[in-house]
Amino acid sequence: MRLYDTMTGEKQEFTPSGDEVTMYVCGVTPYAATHVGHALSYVYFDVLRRYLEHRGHRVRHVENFTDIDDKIIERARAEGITIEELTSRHIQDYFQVMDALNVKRAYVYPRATQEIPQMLEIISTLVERGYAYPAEGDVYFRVQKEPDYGKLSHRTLEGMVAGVRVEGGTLKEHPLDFALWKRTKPGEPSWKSPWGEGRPGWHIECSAMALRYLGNTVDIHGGGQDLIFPHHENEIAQAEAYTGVKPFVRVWLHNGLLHLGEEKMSKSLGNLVTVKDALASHPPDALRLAFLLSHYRSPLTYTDEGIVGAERALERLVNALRGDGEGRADGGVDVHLYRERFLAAMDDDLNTPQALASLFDLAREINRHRERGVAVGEAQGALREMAGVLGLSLEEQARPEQKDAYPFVDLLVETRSRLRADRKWELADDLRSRLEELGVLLEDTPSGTLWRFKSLP
RNA sequence: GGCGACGUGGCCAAGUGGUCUAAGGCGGAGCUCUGCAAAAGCUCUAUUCGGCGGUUCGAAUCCGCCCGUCGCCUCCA
Repeated sequence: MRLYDTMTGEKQEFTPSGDEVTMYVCGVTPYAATHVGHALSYVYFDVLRRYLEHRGHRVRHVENFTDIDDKIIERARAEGITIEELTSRHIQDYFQVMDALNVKRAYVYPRATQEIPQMLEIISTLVERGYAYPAEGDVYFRVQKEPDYGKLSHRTLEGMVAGVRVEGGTLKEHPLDFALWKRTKPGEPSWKSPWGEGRPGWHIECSAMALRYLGNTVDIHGGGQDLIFPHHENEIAQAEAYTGVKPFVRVWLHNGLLHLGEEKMSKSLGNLVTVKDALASHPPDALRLAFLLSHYRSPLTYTDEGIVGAERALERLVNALRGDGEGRADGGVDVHLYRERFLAAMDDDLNTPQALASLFDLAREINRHRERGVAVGEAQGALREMAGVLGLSLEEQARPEQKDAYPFVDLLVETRSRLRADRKWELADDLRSRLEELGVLLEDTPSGTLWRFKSLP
């Protein structure tokens, strides 16, 4: 398949270097609730993983938690709790909503605070080799020592110095040098190091974890576009300087950012919608579909209308799977055609909008054939399978509390069927509209009345 | 200021030199089916791709300029 690599700026043929695909995805800094921007990113990488697996690859997928940084310390202090309490709460939230969104779990979720020895080992080596220097308990990476610094984000040191804010009283040799290790401040969590008590800088944990769990060269490394600089640029510098192996990463993948209004959604701007809130009013499949309806590299604006539109679109797919699929064997759907279109789209830099277009066309074809009494079981199976590659369950998703109402709704529907049999249309129609007001949709079909819960507003 | 991305129908969104008078979704209109609805199906809903020039036999797709929006350069998926 072809993937767009941020480093080269073009799509290139991707083949794993070994038996399995190694994939590192930058995880969250767990100091606030998981928001829908995170959801978008992890859904896309989940689809990539599912697709690679669908293509027969094993995927060794690692995702970190950066559970120590300024914001975490700040927030924990503000809330009067320990950083462990804060981060474990948000990590729990993260898993809960990602599970709800049907995002497959990674094989490992290393946490920065548990990888300190690896980081110290890297930092020490960098210092020994002259790639880093200690300064009053801090350790900085010497960007001028790395000639290709800026290769990922396509910047030059000169170009960046122009726009950089020069901090007063800095210990840095160069304004773009970045901290690998920060000396401790009173009241902050810290670890012992050759340079005194301190804690890791922001970028080092990802290099350390990727190298430890995936080796010196990782097939795929991904994250949001906002991580390209400085985070990923710095990861490359550290990792390549430490291992001497280039490239650290074979393909860099970055998803477009989710906007709310005119700006990107972010924790620091505070303009966010949490995944929990989104899932309170929309089914997980709808959220997922809303993301996949746009290409992963494009920015997308989060709107309620957008999700509602996806919800309707989802119903189309779900409805196409109704029935037992049986019928005349002749003149069935040419499933092969749709599979080919799906694969071709996915092979082309994970073009999910186009892949979905083939699924919608397939759904229409299924409905058309089914209406004529032709067997559509195979086509339905294919639709379900391809949707599964996109992580869409296509199940009617009732909430647990709704399940309790099943027998009662069944009873009402049955009663209404009797009224209809007696041609008591007025009563039957009234019952139907009253049920709709309560969130239950009825459909009378030749084979009986179907009902389902309306997804909540 | 530097670097980068983007601007396609009412809305969302693919397409990046000819098969494009432009996929798909949502919305809207009409029809079919239905006791009525719903679902589904059919038909219609951009001769046009921010604007202006240029390259080419041919451009939404390449080049230049302009206008507009966004991102990164500070924490961020």
